[in-house]
Amino acid sequence: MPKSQIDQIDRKILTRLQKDGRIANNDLAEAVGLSPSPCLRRVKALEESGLIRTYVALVDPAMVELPVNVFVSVTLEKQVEERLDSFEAAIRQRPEVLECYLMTGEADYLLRVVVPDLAAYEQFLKTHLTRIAGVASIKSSFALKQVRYETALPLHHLAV
Amino acid sequence: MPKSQIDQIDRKILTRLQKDGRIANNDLAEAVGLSPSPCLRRVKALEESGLIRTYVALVDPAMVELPVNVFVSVTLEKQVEERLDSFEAAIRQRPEVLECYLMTGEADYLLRVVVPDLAAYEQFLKTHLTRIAGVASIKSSFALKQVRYETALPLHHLAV
DNA sequence: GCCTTATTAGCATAATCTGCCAAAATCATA
DNA sequence: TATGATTTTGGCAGATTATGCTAATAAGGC
Repeated sequence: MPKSQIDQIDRKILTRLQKDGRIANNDLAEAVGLSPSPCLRRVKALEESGLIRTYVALVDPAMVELPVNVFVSVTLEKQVEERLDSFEAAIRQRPEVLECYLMTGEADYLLRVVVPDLAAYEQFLKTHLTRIAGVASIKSSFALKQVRYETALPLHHLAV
Repeated sequence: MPKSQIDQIDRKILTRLQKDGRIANNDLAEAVGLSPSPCLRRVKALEESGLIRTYVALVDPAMVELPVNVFVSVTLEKQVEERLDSFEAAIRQRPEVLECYLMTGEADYLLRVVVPDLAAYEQFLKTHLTRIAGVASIKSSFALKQVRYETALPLHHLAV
């Protein structure tokens, strides 16, 4: 891979698009100090390289009645590769699981689950999580408040 | 507030925009079964109500050299309101902290921190996290792999 | 210093957005 | 069930924005 060298202008573009994914190309161009044409070319290149994965709308969780964040530590019975894959496949089916990480240390997986209320979480546990083959133990931790939620990655370390 | 009643069409719009924030209004309108004009009107209303918070570009963490996810459990010395606020203010200053939750149970806060490598995480710990006033204990858990990362909230429960 | 290559600016065309008005649908009330 | 008021919709027109093309500029190698 030729690494395609992300320069300062690309970094500015990414930082801006991570904040406002719908900024008009003209405005983006002005913000990064280019004319619209080469600016658009760079954006397209970043999209095609896969560096920009996608554009999304972010919805306010409270306003769609999803105020409850639960972090779930899951341990599997045996760490067989096959089991990991089937667990991950099962997790990917559930839309309320917004994040899932394979972890070092005690637990095998850490999930972030979003639900309308505790009843819905209980439902999720009983109907789905405990029914996944190989799940040995589950520990739930509830968030009282979402203090911060960012999707923009910090790009300072790319400065050349 | 009259609650403005989210109907099935709004739900379709939100679901679509959560997947593709840059879809053309014409295409969105067709997808949800409206003509462009009322579709755009609904989108604007959703934006102005704050239900759609913003639009962002999602960047691939690996491609910008940010492969390391760390979950950090932080306990404060005393749970004084003032301390919580100052801790949260300090956390909001750090761009590598993408998520922060006030938790029930043992730890006070759970953070998700994204860094290029372990050295950068050590730097973050020593230079920033341990220097925040009131921090009593820190426990770091490293993710081996990001199995799933979604920004789209599940909206099935809004079905009327 | 010259030539090659890559990147840029500006313009013209095409696509898209968005406000306005009449028509259709919905709803409450009698 | 009929009626009228209110809300929502569809289609059109003007304005904005995106995007491909070409020439000019800048960067890099020899």
